[in-house]
Amino acid sequence: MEFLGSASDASCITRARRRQAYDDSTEFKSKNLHAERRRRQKLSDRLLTLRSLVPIITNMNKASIIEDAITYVEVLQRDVKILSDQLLEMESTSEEKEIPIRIDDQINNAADDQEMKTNGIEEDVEVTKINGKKLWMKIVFEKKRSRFTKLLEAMTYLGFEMTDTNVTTFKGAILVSASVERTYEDTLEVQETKELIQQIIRSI
Amino acid sequence: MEFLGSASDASCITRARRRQAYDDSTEFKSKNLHAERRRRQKLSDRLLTLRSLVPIITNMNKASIIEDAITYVEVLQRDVKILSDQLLEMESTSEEKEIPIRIDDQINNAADDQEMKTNGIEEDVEVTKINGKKLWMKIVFEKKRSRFTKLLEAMTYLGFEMTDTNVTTFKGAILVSASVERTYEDTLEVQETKELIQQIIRSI
DNA sequence: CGTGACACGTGAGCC
DNA sequence: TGGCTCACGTGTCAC
Repeated sequence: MEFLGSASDASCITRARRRQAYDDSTEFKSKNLHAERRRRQKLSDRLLTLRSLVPIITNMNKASIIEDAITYVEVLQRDVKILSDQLLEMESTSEEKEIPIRIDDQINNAADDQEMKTNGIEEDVEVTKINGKKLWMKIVFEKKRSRFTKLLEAMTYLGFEMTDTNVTTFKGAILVSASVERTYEDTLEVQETKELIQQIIRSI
Repeated sequence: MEFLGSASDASCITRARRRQAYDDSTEFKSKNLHAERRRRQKLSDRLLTLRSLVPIITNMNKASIIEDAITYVEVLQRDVKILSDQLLEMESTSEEKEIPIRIDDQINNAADDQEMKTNGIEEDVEVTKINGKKLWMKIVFEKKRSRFTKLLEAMTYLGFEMTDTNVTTFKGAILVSASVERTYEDTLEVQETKELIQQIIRSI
């Protein structure tokens, strides 16, 4: 009647061991045999779920599982610390930022406005093809506060990747030339990209 | 002569069990007895160090230790996700919230660190005087995500005004040259400005 | 008394 | 072959 090793494995740690046969009579000894089995299985299950949470695997050993979990917890704690530090720093700088900037912001804008009206800077967007995935572009637009930053953010958000960027400002105008390719697109059409960039510039 | 259970405990899990006495002769059986002892002790040690990393304690059980570690890892993963989401949201200057895909946030951080150390682009800051209020500067530093934007923000916040700016990126490096004057200062010292810029670059 | 948790020694599979 | 890991059953404390 020995149904031994019945529910102990069914896990990827267990390597399917069997127990040798007992005498069918006698020898049904310890009372906490089933309890011990349940305890072991519970511990193995816990170990498995812990295992499933840790992304980096070195070995399937019990000790290695715990070791990987240890290093992973340390990495996570470090990440949380770094991220919360960055967040606090950004929050504090953005709070302090508002008051002192507004003063010269108005001055700059006013000066730029006058210069813009007299000079009359005209926007220009030129796009030429380098190869199927890569384009070269030249953009001229009017210099206004943080407009170039917003352009960068918009292009990054839209999946454009800019390399060999060159930015020059001169008397109220910004000239940007760069190689550009789109991260997730196979092809990049000239006219389409040009219109997209013009749309970005008008919206910022 | 039975000095039994000699090196098995010495841990706060073990509850100081002793072993029953053997016959002093014979019965020294299995070959892997010591190896098994080492294995068990290593596993217990790992479990203890894992235990020491987890702040919330429910029980001193082995299973409970792993259980607590599991919930703690889940909490840490959730925190990392929330923090990185907030950080991304703040970086993209409000408005449209994208759904961040970042699973491998810690991998990216590690990769960035390694890349910085291996490549080792050397920073360079040169500042020369144009006149009493105006300087010319050249900055070379390693290209990292939104680092130029942060440089602009920092310099704007510190009251620097940049004109005739020229930015060029090339193979992981950024070169910035610009005329600069400080809005609220009468004079602008070369060495002081250079150190300030170096400080900005190191902090971003 | 029972229940739960633990370390122990051991046979066996794997590389 | 031997080293390593595993599940197993058991004795034994503590509550």
